[in-house]
Amino acid sequence: MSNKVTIHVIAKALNIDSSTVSRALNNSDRVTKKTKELVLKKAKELGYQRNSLASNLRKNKSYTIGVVVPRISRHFFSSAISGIEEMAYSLGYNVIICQSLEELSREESIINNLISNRVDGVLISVSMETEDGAHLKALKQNNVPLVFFDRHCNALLNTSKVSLDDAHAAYEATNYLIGKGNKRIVHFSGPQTLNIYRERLKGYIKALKENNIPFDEDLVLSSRLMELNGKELTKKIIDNNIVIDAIFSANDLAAIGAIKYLKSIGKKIPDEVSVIGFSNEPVSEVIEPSLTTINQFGLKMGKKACELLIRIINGEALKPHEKNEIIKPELILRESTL
Amino acid sequence: MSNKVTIHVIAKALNIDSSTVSRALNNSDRVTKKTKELVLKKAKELGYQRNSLASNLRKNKSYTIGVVVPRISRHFFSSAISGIEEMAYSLGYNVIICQSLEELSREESIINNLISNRVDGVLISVSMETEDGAHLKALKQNNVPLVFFDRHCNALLNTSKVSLDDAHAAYEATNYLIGKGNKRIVHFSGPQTLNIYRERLKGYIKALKENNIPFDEDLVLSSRLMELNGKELTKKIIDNNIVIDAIFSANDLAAIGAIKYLKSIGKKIPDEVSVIGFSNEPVSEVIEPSLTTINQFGLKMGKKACELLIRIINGEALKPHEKNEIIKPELILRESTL
DNA sequence: AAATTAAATACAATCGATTGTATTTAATTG
DNA sequence: CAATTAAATACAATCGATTGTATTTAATTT
Repeated sequence: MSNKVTIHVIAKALNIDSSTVSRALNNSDRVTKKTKELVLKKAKELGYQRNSLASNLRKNKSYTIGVVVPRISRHFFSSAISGIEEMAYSLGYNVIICQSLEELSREESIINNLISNRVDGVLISVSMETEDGAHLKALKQNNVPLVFFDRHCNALLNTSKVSLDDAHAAYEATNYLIGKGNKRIVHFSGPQTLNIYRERLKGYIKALKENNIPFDEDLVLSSRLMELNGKELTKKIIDNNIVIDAIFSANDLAAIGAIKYLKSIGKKIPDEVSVIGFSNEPVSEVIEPSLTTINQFGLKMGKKACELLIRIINGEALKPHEKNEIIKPELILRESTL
Repeated sequence: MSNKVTIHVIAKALNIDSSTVSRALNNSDRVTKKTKELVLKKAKELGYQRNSLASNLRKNKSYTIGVVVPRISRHFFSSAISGIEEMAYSLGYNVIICQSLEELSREESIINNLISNRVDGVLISVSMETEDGAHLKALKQNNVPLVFFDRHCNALLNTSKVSLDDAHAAYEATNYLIGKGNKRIVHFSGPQTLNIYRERLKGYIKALKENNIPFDEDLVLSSRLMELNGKELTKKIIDNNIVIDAIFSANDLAAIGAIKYLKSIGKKIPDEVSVIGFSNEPVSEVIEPSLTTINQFGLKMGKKACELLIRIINGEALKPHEKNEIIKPELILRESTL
């Protein structure tokens, strides 16, 4: 309370006007060099810290972007965030990180909060519960630019997005399994409301078709893709005596659950069952056998998404092909499919 | 630009004063129920979103706390953040998450930015480069309450903190190794500027002393504790023919580097070398052999730290013992020491 | 040195919401 | 029904910084 150092305090101390102080602090060329030095010196001396609330309110610009992800503990998201931060800071922007924890209600309140805080734009990878994205329309209404990355929202068609070529990734993975002689391939999928899981399923089906392997819908199992889901689904398959020779999971966690369960009942990986995951989480490299998986290039996606967003913020009109950026995935071969 | 819906717009639409609109939106009892309903309806109709910048500026309160951690991708930190968010949201606060990436310069600019944005308080676990914490004094100067968790800053003595009983954790771990018959125990330590690494070293030494095992300073190796450090340090030990029978690493990452290297040269774990890590990262459970490690209870630490901070924000004067909250660690026994 | 121009600074409105005080309206009481 | 009190609303200042316009001061030109 005692030391509320504002530009007015500095102004009074130097016997000049606060507008001059403001301009001096902003290095305006309407202020003489000498005055600038005086102001800067006094500001430092008094421990002045600009009040961004006031500044942003007046300028109607916060140089801040909001980032919403399901959870920061996922390697893909934390690396995407690193990419976002890198790009943002290099362009003079700050980043607010928020996690929805896969809950729609949290996502909604986060969005409202970001609007209230007048962020200049939002990057989002939606939760598993998100469907129509009504809450995202509030962003449009408030002229807050939005860019999706990884997980989209189908309802908002004209919104820019950066995505992985999920279908291709899944196609490659499945194809690879088939090439190794597997024919009864289980696919662990996620909520079909999310583009990424639909696309991965598509790629899986395409690969089967091209290789004349009949599609068996009993082999596609949807869940929230937690480790426990992977375990339980695998147990169910085994308990029901369903014959399988491979698992392609839409994420690493569920794949790891599967591996752990298979090992626990003495099934040999990859001899009896091959496994492929998705995302290249750090554990995928450490587990034994190490897990074949797909690199989503989170850093690159984050950077790209942030770059697009800031271009939109700056009033640039993106060309149609730029509004739909697609990152090429990479299949990382490891022991679980050798 | 078109739809700048402020309280004044609502006021004009209803032919009442903006102060009444403000009070209605804040559910003040100075406004009649009927007017409140009218205002709420109109606000919804026009898509009004409160401008927090203006509100916070006026109220000089943001209901936001800043959280600074080295990196969100570490399990301990992401779970601490979860705890912080849980507590914060339950008390009506928002959270801004920032990562220093272990760089002092980033930490400094983050702190300044948080002050500028007038957060009500800050929770921090400092970077490996942080020493005197001069940049944190700016928080004091600006009356922004601060609470440390996990990694402190020695210079700021009177600041509240929540920490693990690191010395005890290390003591227990080392003692356990000794109990298993190990006598030549390497300790991977981190920068000695950080309390956590000093404490862990202390606990290690204490255990040795109590068991009459001579302390050999050549067995204490400091690094940044990345996986690569663990690998290289282990290689160096082996290459120099230094006799060891166990490694106690101040984090899991370096321990995993050690395990990987030991396995690569055919050393049996734990038969030839036992290994203990620190933090209970998810990979520690998955690696083979699974890694004995220490649970830091990130969620609990985060919750506690946030609770303390908000109590300070609310003007409560903490009792001396509350200013130094200590969480009890837990040794998790796994295969790497069996 | 007077006149013109340019540079530096001061003045004042503004961003949007909040809040103490003043005023109007409605309710209560004798 | 007038007088008093209470309830509801309006007025106006404020938070701290920014910025267009006006004014002062300094520099340049003749």
